[in-house]
Amino acid sequence: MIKSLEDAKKEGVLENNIYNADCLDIMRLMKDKCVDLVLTDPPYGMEYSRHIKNWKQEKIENDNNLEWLPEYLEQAKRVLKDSGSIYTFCSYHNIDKFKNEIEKNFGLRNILIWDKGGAGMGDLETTYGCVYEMCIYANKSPQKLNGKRDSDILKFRRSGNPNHPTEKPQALIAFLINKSSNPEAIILDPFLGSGTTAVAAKHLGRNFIGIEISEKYCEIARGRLRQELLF
Amino acid sequence: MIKSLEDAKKEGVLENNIYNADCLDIMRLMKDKCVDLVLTDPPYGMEYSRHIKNWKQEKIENDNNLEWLPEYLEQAKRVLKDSGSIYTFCSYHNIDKFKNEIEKNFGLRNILIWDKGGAGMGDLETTYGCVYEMCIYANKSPQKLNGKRDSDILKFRRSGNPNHPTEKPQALIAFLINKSSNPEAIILDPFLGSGTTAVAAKHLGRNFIGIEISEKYCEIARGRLRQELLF
DNA sequence: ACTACGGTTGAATCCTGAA
DNA sequence: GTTCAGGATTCAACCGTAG
Repeated sequence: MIKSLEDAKKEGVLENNIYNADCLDIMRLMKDKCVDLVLTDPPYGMEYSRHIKNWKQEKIENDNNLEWLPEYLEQAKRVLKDSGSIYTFCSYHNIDKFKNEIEKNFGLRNILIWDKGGAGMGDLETTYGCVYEMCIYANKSPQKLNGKRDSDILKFRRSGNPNHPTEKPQALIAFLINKSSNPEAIILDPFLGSGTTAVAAKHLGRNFIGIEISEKYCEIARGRLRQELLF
Repeated sequence: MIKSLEDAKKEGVLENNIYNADCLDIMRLMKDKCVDLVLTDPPYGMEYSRHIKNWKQEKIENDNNLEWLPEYLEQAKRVLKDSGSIYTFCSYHNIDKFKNEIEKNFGLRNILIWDKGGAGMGDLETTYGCVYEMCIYANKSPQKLNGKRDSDILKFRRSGNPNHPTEKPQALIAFLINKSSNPEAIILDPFLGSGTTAVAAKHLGRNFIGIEISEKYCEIARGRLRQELLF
């Protein structure tokens, strides 16, 4: 169900809802240590716009600064259980800022490399083609990872026909959820986008709290949940 | 030939020599804009020690801080030609400090990921196995890369029986030399270690300036050059 | 099972014209 | 001059289909 900031103020922040609001406003209302896993793909702070069909362009909203980052991570620290973990996607452009802020609040365990396969567009002569994105893995104290020992380069093919310009493959999100949570866990995604984290969480028997500032993407996420999970 | 700081003071810093000295002392003696490429694998500032046979450990000397980094990069900027490039290996532990210092002096183009193949040692339960190292590619202005458009994940198998605990595969070093320099170029490696950069440079018709603080590794590098190149 | 070929795409960068 | 918005450009990797 899609809820508003007012709903959250009235009844608290409830599991398995999508909140159409600024994530800081919702996180401030959450209780201490109520979340098992934070897994999100925030705006990278690089003013990305991509061309879509018919040569139109789509901009990522509010991707022009990282002012939200310090309070975001303080709130993430507060709401995360002592046994929890946090995964944060970013690109190499701002890896230093993300790493520094995360290390103020958590112990850094790995910088994972998501190998996307093919390169994107960009400068064809003076730079190497960028085929990866980074994902910072951190927690309050070292936590056992589920399953076999995996390496820190993760190969997953890009989503075909994504609902959001930066949508991550569901298999990648599901992999991380499996590594660092157990069924019944509560997974927070404060930058839900088109809802991949919520869909993957429910598929794996976890619960989610999703926050997304764009009404359009809230509707898309709600639609994906309804379609895939009759939820 | 292995030379000393005194040699460098007397006759200047000459091509195709290994200087057994602190790299800052030698770099201060070099002329402005005399180098086409800086390619090096410096101490990562993480007090690395590896297990060697019989559970003895080998520590990398002077790998306990990054105090040398700011002046090192200022000197690198000074000695590098305007058309030159600089490649600096590092690990994710200090990627932020390396990136920040490099960006004070150069334009950052890529953070390359060297995929080593198998994981090394490390925590087996609470972290992902680390199968990569980073290499920051930067220069004063964008420079055309030679050959086809390659991606920023580089797959090269680790050297078998390395002469130095962090020795990079010669094929990897040769790849980078080919991408960013031409025959006759002068390539500076201020942390030469066992000499891979010097050997690869000579194999590819380039010239090198090698600096290494450890007398033992100077001898190993000299031996490799002599053996492989009758040099 | 394995190559060959055509179609599609990309957290980008460049260039141009307008303000 | 300078910034800004948006249309144009690019090629390696991947996919599906065919031989």
